[in-house]
Amino acid sequence: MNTREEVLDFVHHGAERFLPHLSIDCAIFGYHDHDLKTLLIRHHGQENWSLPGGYIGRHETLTEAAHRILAEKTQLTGLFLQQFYTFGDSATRMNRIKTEQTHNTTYSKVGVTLSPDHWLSERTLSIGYYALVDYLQVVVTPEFLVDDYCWLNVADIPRELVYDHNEIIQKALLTLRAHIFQQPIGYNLLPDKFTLPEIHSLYETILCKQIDRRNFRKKLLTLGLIRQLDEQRKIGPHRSPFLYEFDLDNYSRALEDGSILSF
Amino acid sequence: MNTREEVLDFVHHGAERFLPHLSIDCAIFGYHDHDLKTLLIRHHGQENWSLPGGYIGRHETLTEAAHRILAEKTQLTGLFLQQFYTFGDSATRMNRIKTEQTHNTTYSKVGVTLSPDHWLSERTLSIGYYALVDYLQVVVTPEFLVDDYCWLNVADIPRELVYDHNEIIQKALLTLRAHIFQQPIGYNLLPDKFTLPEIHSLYETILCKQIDRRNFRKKLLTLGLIRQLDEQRKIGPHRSPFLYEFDLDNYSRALEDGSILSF
DNA sequence: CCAAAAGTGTTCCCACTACACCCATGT
DNA sequence: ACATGGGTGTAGTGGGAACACTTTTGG
Repeated sequence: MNTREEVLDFVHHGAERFLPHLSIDCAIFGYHDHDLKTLLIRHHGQENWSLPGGYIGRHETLTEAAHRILAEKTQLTGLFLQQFYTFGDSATRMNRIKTEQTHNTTYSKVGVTLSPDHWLSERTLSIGYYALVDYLQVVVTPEFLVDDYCWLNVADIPRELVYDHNEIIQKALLTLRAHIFQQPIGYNLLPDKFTLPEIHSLYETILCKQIDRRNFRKKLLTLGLIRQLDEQRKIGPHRSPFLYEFDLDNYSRALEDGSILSF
Repeated sequence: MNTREEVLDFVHHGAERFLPHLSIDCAIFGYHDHDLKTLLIRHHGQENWSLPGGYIGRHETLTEAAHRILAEKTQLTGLFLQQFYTFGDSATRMNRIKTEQTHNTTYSKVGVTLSPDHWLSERTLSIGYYALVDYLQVVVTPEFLVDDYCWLNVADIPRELVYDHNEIIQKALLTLRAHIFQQPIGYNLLPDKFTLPEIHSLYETILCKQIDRRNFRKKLLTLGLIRQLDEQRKIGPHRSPFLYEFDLDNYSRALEDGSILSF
């Protein structure tokens, strides 16, 4: 929704195209150079940051909706995207705490006031997804109602996101840290060929702890999750690191066998 | 909904009390004596079995709704109940495959034909929960539209449940097996005091594999998850087994430390 | 030659595995 | 006495953790 007209059409006819009472919120994690960041946006007239989100089209599957929403925010397709929980408990989400006011501030940009029985004012449950991207590849193009966006280190996320978005992002992080042992998460955050220090630092960043380099390499190689290549990368005035690539076949086989990483 | 009147009221006025487009489905796992069973129901006029489910009241939280639905089916409260996934992809769930017919067969019991735009005919996403109960304690009281119910061993679940319920139950099982290593699942399926053979058999049943008795005991005691008591239980013409109880404090501490069971 | 980063091997120990015999109880 | 089920200990091993020096490279 990049123009006033699109927004107005959404407000007035969105209920015909989208399912009411349900939304999708995405915790988009971007990794780069020892930092794990999340994409936050701020809607027009709102003080607090939000997770990017959207609604589910009446004729698209849930998975399709999540990918579409992610693509609208990042312009990237085919990303790693994973559902992790559905939120329907918090007081803000129950409309027990009045949030129409802030909501209305946003839509006042297009000269609309939402009545309490407008579909956008109704109680909405949210299905949480998390995505992994290389945030240097992402070109964020804020939509019409979005005043601002930022990539924040997960440690620096403010305590006051809108609604229950703090809860959502905390659960996303926990899920990500649990999944890193069971999914080829690095595959989605690293280039096809990467160096050992790169993947090592990725794991250290996501898990917030130090991992012994030698043991790390040994384990990944022993399990056959990565393959060492003959090439090296030039990195300036230092020794050239070798390149590696993922062995996805082995990865999936290892997962089926129940082999599990741990550090 | 135990009378014709209640059902009629639900059909005609349910949309005022419940959120449309959303339901909850519960995989209710009952354990007893080496068997892991699931509660299935068959709605009036339907050939295939379903998971028990229900809708979310407009003024109750998601968690409250799940507990209420579970209590309606089992008459038990305070059970272990865990959300695990939200389903919105399958063709049946997209209304791409016509299921109104079967749906209508059910409601024909109260003389109602649902139009395609009736709220019960619309596309509905389902939030999956799984629960753990001792099925000997459960008194199933089928509702008005339920013709039949059964406890089936999870290995014997027919391949043709309604909608995507096979998918839901498979995911529930996978989640249960993953959670057994990280949650005091036995706590919800065993009496406060239990014998070692009891908890041992529970784990073997859920994980579908044999576990060495001695190693099993050693691990649970070493991690401090259970405490041996001074009491024994009389079990007829055999040696009296000792009783144990869970040490929930230690359990949560172990989880925070990241200690994890494995067998 | 120096600074910065990457490469690599060994030891130790704990935790998991495998395994079998004795004991208690009621009939 | 016996049938049934419960209780218990040890030895061996494999995988994880800890640990430091050498090599490469460009400036």
